[in-house]
Amino acid sequence: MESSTTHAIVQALTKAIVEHRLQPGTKLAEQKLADHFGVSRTLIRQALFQLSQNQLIRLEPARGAFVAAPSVSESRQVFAVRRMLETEMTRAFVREVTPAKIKALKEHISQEKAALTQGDVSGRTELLGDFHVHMAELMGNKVLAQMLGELISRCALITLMYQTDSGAEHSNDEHSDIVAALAAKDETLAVRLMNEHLLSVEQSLTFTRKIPTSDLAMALA
Amino acid sequence: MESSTTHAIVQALTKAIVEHRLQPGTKLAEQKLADHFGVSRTLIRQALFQLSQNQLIRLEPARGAFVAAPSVSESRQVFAVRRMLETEMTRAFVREVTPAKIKALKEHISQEKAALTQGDVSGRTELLGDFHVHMAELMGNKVLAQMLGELISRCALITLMYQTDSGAEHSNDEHSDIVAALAAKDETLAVRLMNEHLLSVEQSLTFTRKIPTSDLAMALA
DNA sequence: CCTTAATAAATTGCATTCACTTTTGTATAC
DNA sequence: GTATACAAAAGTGAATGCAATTTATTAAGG
Repeated sequence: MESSTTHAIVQALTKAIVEHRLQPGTKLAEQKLADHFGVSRTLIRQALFQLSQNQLIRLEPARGAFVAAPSVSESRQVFAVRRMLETEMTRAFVREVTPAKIKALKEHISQEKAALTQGDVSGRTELLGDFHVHMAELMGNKVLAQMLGELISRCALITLMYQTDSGAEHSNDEHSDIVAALAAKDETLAVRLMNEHLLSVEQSLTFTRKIPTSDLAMALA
Repeated sequence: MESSTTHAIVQALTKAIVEHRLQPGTKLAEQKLADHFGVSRTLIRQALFQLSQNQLIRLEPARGAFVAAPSVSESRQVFAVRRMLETEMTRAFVREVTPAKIKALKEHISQEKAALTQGDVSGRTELLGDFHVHMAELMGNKVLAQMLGELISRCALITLMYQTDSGAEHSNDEHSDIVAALAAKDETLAVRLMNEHLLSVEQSLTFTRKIPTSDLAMALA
């Protein structure tokens, strides 16, 4: 089961949503997607179902699929969970840090920097998120990595919904600081920096509805 | 989308798996399930797909669906993530604890106790897990609650795979201790107790393959 | 001109069907 | 007697078809 075709469709739609090419609230009609991808509705439905599990789209009974538009409260919850997971992940990381792992993270950070200087907007968000997933992977915990990956996809959607001024270089610098603390095996500092980093990302969001909301109820509230 | 029929099938299968009525490795043939539930394979496939996302079953391409048999390493990873999430959840809980929340948890614990004295084996595992989900719900974080719920379903499967002597009353006592610490707003103690509780559950598992493994390769290794 | 009712088009939910893969059973060659 | 090749059976992967619901369009009434 789980054909690679379905997976490809999920990837394509995920990318489109996370890159904001499909705006929150957009309706995803099955037949149109089927035509676009050259497959039957069956595969589209599988893909949509999977995306709904990842909270990137919302399925309304008999109405169809819509790109998710996370509420402010939901966004805060997602970030709260990220802070919980990642502070402890950082703590654990320090305990089993190795030069190789530090090297891998540093290489990732230079990739980020490259994307930043090139103004690669689409790859930027992805790489900044991947830093965190990469940490999880380096710990050898696949369960953690997958879970964090899903959270971070949601965050990418949230970020692009509520973020005005990206502050991407800011994030890149903070990643550097975190890795320095990890290398120094300073658990307290690393944890504090990670926490502050996530708080800073969250607080860089303007939760003051300037969103071109496609949700009517919210637009008129 | 997402019919209630599919949801009912998912619930039924989840219950059967978590209660060990369907043993790990059991093949779940689509047509047989379709006949049993009186629906077409379409709905069965949706349900199986969802269960695979929850890691309760494993889908092998062109071979079918099998009840998951989490490896020892995967089990440890699941527990590691739980500890990460739940230690921080406990920390946050103490900060915003109220008498009403303590009351709700205490009531839950008495339910557990009732199930224990009645020897309600099937409800026992569920209630012991629900304690943790209930904590998340009381914090008003739905994202956390759902995520923890999925982790705990996996734990239920793991527990029933590797657990010889349940030590269920033990868990119940530890829940009591945790709530006492929460009520006293003793953050350090509550976090320590939660950590020790999860470690104790994990260590009560006998990861020394006495499992009636339905995986031939492993059985003959 | 705006609101409301009726009708038509489009879309989803689910079952059915066909193609293809895997598995199992049987016969033949060594 | 064992192993290999082949054929039948079972099962999954994906497309299509049909019923039911929703959305869009048109017509009538105020």
